[in-house]
Amino acid sequence: MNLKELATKLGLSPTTVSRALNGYPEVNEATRERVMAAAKRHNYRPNTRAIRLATGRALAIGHVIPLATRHEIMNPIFADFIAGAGETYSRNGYDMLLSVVPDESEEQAYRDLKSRGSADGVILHAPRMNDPRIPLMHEIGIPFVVHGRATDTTEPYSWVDVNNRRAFQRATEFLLDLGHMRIGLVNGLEFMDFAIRRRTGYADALASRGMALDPALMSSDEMTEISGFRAASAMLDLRDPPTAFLVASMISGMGVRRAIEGRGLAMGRDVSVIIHDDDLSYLKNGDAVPIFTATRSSVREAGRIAAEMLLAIITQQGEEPQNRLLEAELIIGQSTGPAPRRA
Amino acid sequence: MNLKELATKLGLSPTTVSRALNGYPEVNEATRERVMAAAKRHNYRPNTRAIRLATGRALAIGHVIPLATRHEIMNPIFADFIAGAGETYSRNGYDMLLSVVPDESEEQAYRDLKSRGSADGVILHAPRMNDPRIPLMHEIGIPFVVHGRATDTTEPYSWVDVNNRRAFQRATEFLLDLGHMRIGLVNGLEFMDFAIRRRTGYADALASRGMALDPALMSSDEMTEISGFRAASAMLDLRDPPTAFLVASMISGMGVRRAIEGRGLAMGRDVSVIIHDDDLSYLKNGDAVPIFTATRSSVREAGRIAAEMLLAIITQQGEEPQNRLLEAELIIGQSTGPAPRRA
DNA sequence: TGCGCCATCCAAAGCGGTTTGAGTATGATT
DNA sequence: AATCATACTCAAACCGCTTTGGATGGCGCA
Repeated sequence: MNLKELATKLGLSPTTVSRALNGYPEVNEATRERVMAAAKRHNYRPNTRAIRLATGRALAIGHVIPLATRHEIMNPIFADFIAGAGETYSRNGYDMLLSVVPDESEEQAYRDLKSRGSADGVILHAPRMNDPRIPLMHEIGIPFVVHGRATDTTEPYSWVDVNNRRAFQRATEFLLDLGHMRIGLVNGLEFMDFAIRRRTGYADALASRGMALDPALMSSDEMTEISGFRAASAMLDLRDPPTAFLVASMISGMGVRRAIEGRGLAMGRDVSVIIHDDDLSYLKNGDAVPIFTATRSSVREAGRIAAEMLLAIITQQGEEPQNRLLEAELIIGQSTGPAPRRA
Repeated sequence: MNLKELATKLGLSPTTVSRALNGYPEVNEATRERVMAAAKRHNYRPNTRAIRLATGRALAIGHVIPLATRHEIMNPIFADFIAGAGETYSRNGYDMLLSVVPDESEEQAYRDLKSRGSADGVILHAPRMNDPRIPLMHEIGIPFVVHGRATDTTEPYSWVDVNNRRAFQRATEFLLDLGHMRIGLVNGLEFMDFAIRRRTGYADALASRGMALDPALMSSDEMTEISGFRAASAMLDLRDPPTAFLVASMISGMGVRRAIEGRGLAMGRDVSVIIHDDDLSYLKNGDAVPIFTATRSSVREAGRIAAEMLLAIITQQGEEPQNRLLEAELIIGQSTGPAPRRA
């Protein structure tokens, strides 16, 4: 059932039917209702392909996912971000287009999205320091929003980010207030922007108390259980081990906990742990009482916000870049407590 | 730069240019090369919207993701499946369309995909027993492949699945051979097809050794860390606790480990654990030596296979349903050992 | 020389909508 | 009664590509 057929059935022209359905004013209300009813009755859905061609809009938002043979950093949070963004797209009649491409064709993937006209805008994931994709988007001339920020990028752009620096600064201060003097940082890979900011927050907090950074207490790696375990193990084996850890993710936090408990220590009593919790739907940090004390910020919510921002930019374009800095909550769980007395 | 412009520049008709680029035989080789060169030089990409309208094909595969307010079961494996499938789509010039919709509009989402012509086929995720979506797809008349199977569905359909029953049967037998007499099952939600099959495999193995099922040793819940912890804790607190666990996922396995180690027991010595490992890229089960003994089957690979199968069905349609049963490997790690001697 | 065939190329008709530019009643204005 | 907005409605162009159904010209063959 297409427009023409429907029009014939109604004894109207396609023009009028189209206008009636799309809410144009120059059509009699009685006619409009007749058309609407017929459309519903015959279960008419306009062909998206035709709409797209006629209007020149793609009605779709692109997400390019590099296959990331080396690091799969973004993966765990990706599903939740997508859920939030996708929800918003659906509500607004947009499709979500995912391009999974080999690392080396990432740039071409973005160019194609634009030149083949298959997306009206894109969302950039997992920005790195001075990320080349930002100038690329400007060059290509496609609306975009970054989930995160890119330190050192000078040109303006729209973004949605968590205040990673402040989150880790507050967490560090919280541990310091509990009397912890040696705090280990189990960070993500520090070419990722969020990891840089978290380390800065950690460093700032220590500096403001006049404490020096100890490189032995700072690690940076992928956020897997194993690497959390390794990093924490190494630090706990130091002559002067940390009494607390600041950990970049729930999953590495599990590795840290394993390292702690494997040494017969109790998390929350002998060693305190604070993680960053992306509030992933399938990786809940406990229920009533959180397992881990955490800086929490919902990545799904970030997805919603980023999608809304992008759709706004696309529809009323010509605006200046927007941005939104989300504050993480500091949630107290069972994994923190006062620093143990010196042995 | 569109076809017409390119044709004008070349002094050819759009017809010829189109044919040259699409490899039709009725064009002079010299001309073809000239066209190809010009296309490359001017960086010409055909407009996908126009191709779709003209050919009547969507060149896209749909994945409908219900928002799943209640259970987020599919989420953790989703990212990896998508990566595998998406990779295949890209290689074949197809787009991946994700529709994130509220649970109650799931059916409508599939219907729209078809009637609005935005997808040539769909992949069904996380099938349940007697899943209503399978008859729905037949009714709608859209090519589809199921990732998993739906017990009790009689009509034929195409699927890619892991041999869950055999995997858990083998794992159970392996534990029995190690002398374990009481084996706890920490299963996923048993309205999910894979969970049903796993329980069957577990039950079959016990039955073939003439052992009775003990309901107290069988749990079924979402596959989260917490519920793994809860299920294992409850069983370990029994008067006659299990000496081994069969666990549905890596994540619940972490909860099981926490329950074991929290009781001062050692995993692999006092209590053995076998998990099912989806081989997720961000949740590696150790590296050289796996942490957990596991039945392993790559969900990313399943994504690739399902995508290939679907594309094949779409291009040479009229075929009878295809299917592919993947066998899980049984990987020996550090979490299993002989049953401890009776206290 | 004349004819048919083949290799090339092209004009034009879609695909299914949207949108521009008119056309036609209708009722109000003068 | 003539004029003119106003309210509706429609024919046709268009979006950018594919594809059908010829055209054209060169060549082999009788």
